[in-house]
Amino acid sequence: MSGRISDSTVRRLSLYLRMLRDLERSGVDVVSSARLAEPSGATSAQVRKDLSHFGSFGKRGRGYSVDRLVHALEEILGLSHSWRLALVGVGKIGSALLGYGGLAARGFDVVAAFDADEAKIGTRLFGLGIRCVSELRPTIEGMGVDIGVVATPSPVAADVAAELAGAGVGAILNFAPVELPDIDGVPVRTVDIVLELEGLSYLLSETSRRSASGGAG
Amino acid sequence: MSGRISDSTVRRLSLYLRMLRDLERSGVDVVSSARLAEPSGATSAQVRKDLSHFGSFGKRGRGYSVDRLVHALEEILGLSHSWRLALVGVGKIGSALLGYGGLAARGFDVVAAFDADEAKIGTRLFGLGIRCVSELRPTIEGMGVDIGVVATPSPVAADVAAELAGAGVGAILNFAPVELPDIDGVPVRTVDIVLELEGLSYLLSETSRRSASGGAG
DNA sequence: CTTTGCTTGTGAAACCTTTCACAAGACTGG
DNA sequence: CCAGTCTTGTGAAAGGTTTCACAAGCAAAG
Repeated sequence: MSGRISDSTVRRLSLYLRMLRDLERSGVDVVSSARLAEPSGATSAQVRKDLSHFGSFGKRGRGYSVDRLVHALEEILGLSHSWRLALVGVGKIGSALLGYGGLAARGFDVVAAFDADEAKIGTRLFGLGIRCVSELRPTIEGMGVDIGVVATPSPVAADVAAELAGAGVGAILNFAPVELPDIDGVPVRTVDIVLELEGLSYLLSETSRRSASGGAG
Repeated sequence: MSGRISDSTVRRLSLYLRMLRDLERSGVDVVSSARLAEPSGATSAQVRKDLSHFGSFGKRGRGYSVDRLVHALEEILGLSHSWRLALVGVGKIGSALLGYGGLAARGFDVVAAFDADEAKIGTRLFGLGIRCVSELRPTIEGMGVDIGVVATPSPVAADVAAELAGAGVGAILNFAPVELPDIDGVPVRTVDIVLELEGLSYLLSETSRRSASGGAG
């Protein structure tokens, strides 16, 4: 058991946990792999295989104890305590994030926010003071930030990410539409809306190509 | 050549196109697969394999003509014309999207915006009038919308998606943290920030588990 | 206690994606 | 025209993920 766990598996674990919490709220005690699989579009075998990487959580003939599995997944995913986030770039996306209460509710606390715009520095947004990016490193080192969030314009995103990595954050979430390299072993996840839209654009064109019959050339 | 193209391939095609446009702007005429691969972290073989699904675009010994490949990829990805988007939910994320000029610049035009909040309906935001969700279906059918964007609270996301699919949109981009089923063959892409953060949380916990040496559980 | 029905955990098989490695071809310089 | 250098396009191999299929085990009913 355990080894290198794929991104897709971790992703699904999050989805299972989400469903389990719903079930918990509904007062359900026990759930089968088949039922757990439903919302994520996975199969029951996949649920069992995913979980088997971390141990044995179910009872044959019965299923999984909701409470117990919630607890186990929280432990596995590192969600049994909260994480400290630093936000760089308080533009449209950055402030949308700050204002989204869902993050704090799920254990992701934004504890510092930075921007390069003189007009924003010193003001408060959703209860958080905006600091100058030049203070980034010392502030983050002093606060023990776990995750850096890059919500800057593309051209400076790579520099900001490097600075965050240098300041000791353990991971980076990037909203700029540029591919950032893993710096110093600090993992980066990029949320790229344009990429998603272009993916949909491909699918849309494909269906029209398909229906227009395959013209040669 | 051509068949079922994987999501990861399409994703990389977008990244190649991005780099090609940069090169075009810098006045570069020809590029090798190795150079194209760099920013996306792919290998040169992967670039060539990805492209080979759609045809033969390079010259042996030379590389790819930047102009020609930009054109080909735009065609493949369906980016040679623009797409019409309808936005449902003008909260924090919705308005951040509306205000983000990058979308229109890349051929994704938001042509209608809807909300359920009486206070917002009838107002204008970034030049677009906000309509009531009850008008969603007729408006979308009349306008020929290609892509529906769901930026509503989670509980109503599935209903909104179904309505969009029923109104004839060809694809859906979902920002609500719920997994939406493909309705009626309409493809859905979900941008789920919480999922991304939980993925990073897993990686963070894993490294600390790893460094804390594997205690036998 | 035994039978019946159900669900897990897991090797093996199937499937899909990525990497390797090299022949085929294109351009350069002499 | 020919030799040399470079890079593509692509079968084959390797590597990874998902699905299959079934023994092992638990609970409930009789």
